[in-house]
Amino acid sequence: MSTNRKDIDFLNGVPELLLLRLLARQPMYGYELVQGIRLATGGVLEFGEGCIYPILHRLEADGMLCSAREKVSGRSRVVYRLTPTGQARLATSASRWSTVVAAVTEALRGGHDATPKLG
Amino acid sequence: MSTNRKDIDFLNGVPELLLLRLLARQPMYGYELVQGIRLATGGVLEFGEGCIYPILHRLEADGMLCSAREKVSGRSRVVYRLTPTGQARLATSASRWSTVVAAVTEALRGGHDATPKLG
DNA sequence: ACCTCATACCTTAGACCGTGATGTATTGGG
DNA sequence: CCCAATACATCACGGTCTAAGGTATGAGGT
Repeated sequence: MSTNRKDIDFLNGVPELLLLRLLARQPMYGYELVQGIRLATGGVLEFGEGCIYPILHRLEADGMLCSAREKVSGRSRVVYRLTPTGQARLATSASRWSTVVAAVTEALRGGHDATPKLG
Repeated sequence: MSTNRKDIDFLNGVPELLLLRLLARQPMYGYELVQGIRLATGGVLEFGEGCIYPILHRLEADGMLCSAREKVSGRSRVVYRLTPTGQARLATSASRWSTVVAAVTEALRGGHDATPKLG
């Protein structure tokens, strides 16, 4: 009878961060990025196309990426590249990621006092 | 005209994890936990009551916590305690957190190959 | 005595994200 | 020749956090 709820996954915003990171290395196309994330995380994280494509479209609309139909090994693919704006976004996003991870890790270890003085 | 979208925060499920962790140290009540998370993360993370209270209720409904009206410094408060089930949940949740962090960190560093062999 | 703020509990509407299913088309291997 | 993988895309759905609002109590200042 427990509220059936999927396991929370700590993945909010992670797909976007990884897309920016992969595209910082080299231009890639959508389907390739879906597999690329799986490889880059050693198979730990896997996002479907229904997650990735919308993010690519939005990042492009926001000027973080630019896309072009190009011939990849003889076939037409929509290849994405990181823009300077996207590069900057990657930097701030990765920085925020580090901050959050450090804060949560610290809280899990119990370093800081967690008992507020109330009343 | 960029899609105006708030900055992603990587915080999916983090409030629940931190609540479980804080309650593993000692029984606490809702409002105290809200401030406690802020303290425990060195002010980096801050969640409103509209986030915390529903999670407490759900965790209790799922048997992770149990609550009781108790006198705290002479006043009536709803104090939450971690159940054995909640303890187990904390363990698996913290483990999942570590796994995700390791995978993303590795991907950001570029350790694994991220170019799938396609075609 | 009065008032204000912090404390304390709770609920709701809204925005946003990732999942899973579905649709379409092409191509390479068996 | 057929099927699976590749490739792009969209949608309904459920879940999470935010921001705002509502109510009540008690402590401290004036």
